[in-house]
Amino acid sequence: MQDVAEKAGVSKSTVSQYLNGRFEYMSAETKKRIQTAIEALGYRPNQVAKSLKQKRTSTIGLIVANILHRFSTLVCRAVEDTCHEQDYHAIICNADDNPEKERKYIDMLRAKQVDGILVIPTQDNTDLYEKLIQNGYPLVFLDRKVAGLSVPSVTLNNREIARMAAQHLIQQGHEKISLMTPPLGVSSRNERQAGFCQSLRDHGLSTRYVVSVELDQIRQRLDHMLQTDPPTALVTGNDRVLMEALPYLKEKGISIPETLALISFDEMELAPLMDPPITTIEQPAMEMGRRATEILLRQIRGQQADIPLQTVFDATLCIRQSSRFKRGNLL
Amino acid sequence: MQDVAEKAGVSKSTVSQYLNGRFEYMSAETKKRIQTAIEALGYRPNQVAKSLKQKRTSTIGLIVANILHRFSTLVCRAVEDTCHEQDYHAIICNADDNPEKERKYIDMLRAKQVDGILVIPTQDNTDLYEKLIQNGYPLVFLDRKVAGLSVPSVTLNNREIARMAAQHLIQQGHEKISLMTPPLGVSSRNERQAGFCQSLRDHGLSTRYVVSVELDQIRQRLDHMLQTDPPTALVTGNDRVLMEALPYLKEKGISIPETLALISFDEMELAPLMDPPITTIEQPAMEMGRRATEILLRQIRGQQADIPLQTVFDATLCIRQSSRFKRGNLL
DNA sequence: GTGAAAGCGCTAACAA
DNA sequence: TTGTTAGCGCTTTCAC
Repeated sequence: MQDVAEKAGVSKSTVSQYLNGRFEYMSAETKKRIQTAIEALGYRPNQVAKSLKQKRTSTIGLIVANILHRFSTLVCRAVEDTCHEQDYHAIICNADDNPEKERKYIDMLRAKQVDGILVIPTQDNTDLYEKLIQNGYPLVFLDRKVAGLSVPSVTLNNREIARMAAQHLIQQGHEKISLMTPPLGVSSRNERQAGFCQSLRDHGLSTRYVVSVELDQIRQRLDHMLQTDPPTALVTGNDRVLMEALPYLKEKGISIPETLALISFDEMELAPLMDPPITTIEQPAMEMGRRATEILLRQIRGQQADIPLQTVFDATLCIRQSSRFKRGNLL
Repeated sequence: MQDVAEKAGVSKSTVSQYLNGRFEYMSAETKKRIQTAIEALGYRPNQVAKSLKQKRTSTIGLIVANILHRFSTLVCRAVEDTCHEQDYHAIICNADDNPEKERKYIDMLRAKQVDGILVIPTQDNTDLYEKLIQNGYPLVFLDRKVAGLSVPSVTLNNREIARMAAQHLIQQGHEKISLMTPPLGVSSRNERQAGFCQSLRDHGLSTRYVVSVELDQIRQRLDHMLQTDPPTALVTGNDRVLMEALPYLKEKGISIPETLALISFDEMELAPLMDPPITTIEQPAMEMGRRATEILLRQIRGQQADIPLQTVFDATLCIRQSSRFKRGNLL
């Protein structure tokens, strides 16, 4: 920068003005000279120095559970797009639902002075989140809330959509309905399970098929269930569960939906193309990612006024003829 | 840091030593005092300042075409994992195969002083890449090469795998074989097409079904082709093409593989579960992402010695009974 | 073993 | 309109 200044015959501060577009008090003459000098020297401003001085990095951190989940992939894309539009960048981290890893990432992101953090939170770092809030650190939760914390969060109408899924199956005559989710503890899964069970109980049905299982246990749990006390309908809690269940069901030659009706949370691109097509509960992941980013950026800019504490999106039950009484013209 | 130093009764530089683990010449006494002071004050080092001083940010840039492509998703995860292991971070950018956007991203990343860039390159920023190389800027290409540039690149055996796919179909008796790829211009697609055509010609077959089409034209192109001069086999060039073709084929009631045998590049999670299962060409995306990151980090650390210019991975043809003469026991 | 001092590249009062 | 100056928070010789 000094070099540019000398070459243009002005001072560093004038160059700085130029770079920051403060041309108001600058003669066209100087402007041109600086311009020329910059090009001649191939000068490139150093954003790190700028960040140090200004105490903002134009970077946010995004912590997802695992980018390989379709939901997270969509979120990442939406967040990145939104950041790009506003000249921000996103550092993406996979915490794998591991509180330790999440904590480490948050520490690293803070050390890097990111302007804010967007996170699909685990539920075991409440103290850490609390400290962030106390420090006035911009923070937004996505997909999940954390009990007792007032952090702006963007979530889904989990209870209602789970209830709708259950009702859909009940209306079709199912009475033994299973919901398989990954281990509980995170709000979205808890809510889904609660809504689902509520609906079952409202109809006097048993909730004994509602289970939470680690991914690697899905197959054996399914196996056990189908051997001993088979449900007639299954709702998988996310795309990973589906990807475990489906190969198993196929192997065993269990026909869908005749033997087992199937509904899955999360968009799976090929789901509608399968035979039979799988009914899915689609989440507006990209809209959620975008909105969450907008809220975070607002927080960063101190526009405290228009920051909603809760933003709830609606999931959609995409019925695709996958439940047993829907074949033919019974509908 | 000053505060910590005062509280511990030492100087800033001693604190710095402490933070960087240079305990060799430090009394256990001072060490403990600094430790206590840090905790008491809740001091957190500022990585931006450190970066400014040291001229490295422990951050790399990753530019993919579109993270929504399965290949890119896998790459992102692998890159992030590898970075995390080495205390690096990745800023992820979607250039959408748009040279302008790519250029803008590269500029921004450089301004942010990222230590290196990993990119799935478009083919129209050769001058920019050249400048980076001249400046000794660590750069690695993934999935594609750029003509005339000697940049370490991690690619696939595109020619061979395309040839294998063609041969597989030919062996099954197909003579009218189509390859549909997105527009050419990027090395991987070019190579695939070249290998494919080569194989067709070697067997005296026509290459008139080998086409490059924009994604939004796929359906109509397929429609046209199937109406006028239908091939008996189709190879889709990536997951996006497949996702265009499949709904169309399903709509039209074209039976796979009886009427049209189908092979697709790129892993699609549900492909093996479809009925009939789709034969795919699987790329070791995560291994490629990991290797590319390792090469980039080596470059960053100046270990010029062990940087291979070309790293070629093998794709695998996963045959899944999707081609017509394979039903029953003809195989 | 520890401290003083210079400086990384930039911005932002305030002066001129 | 432009220049001077004082840092931002850290590392790193080199003295002591």
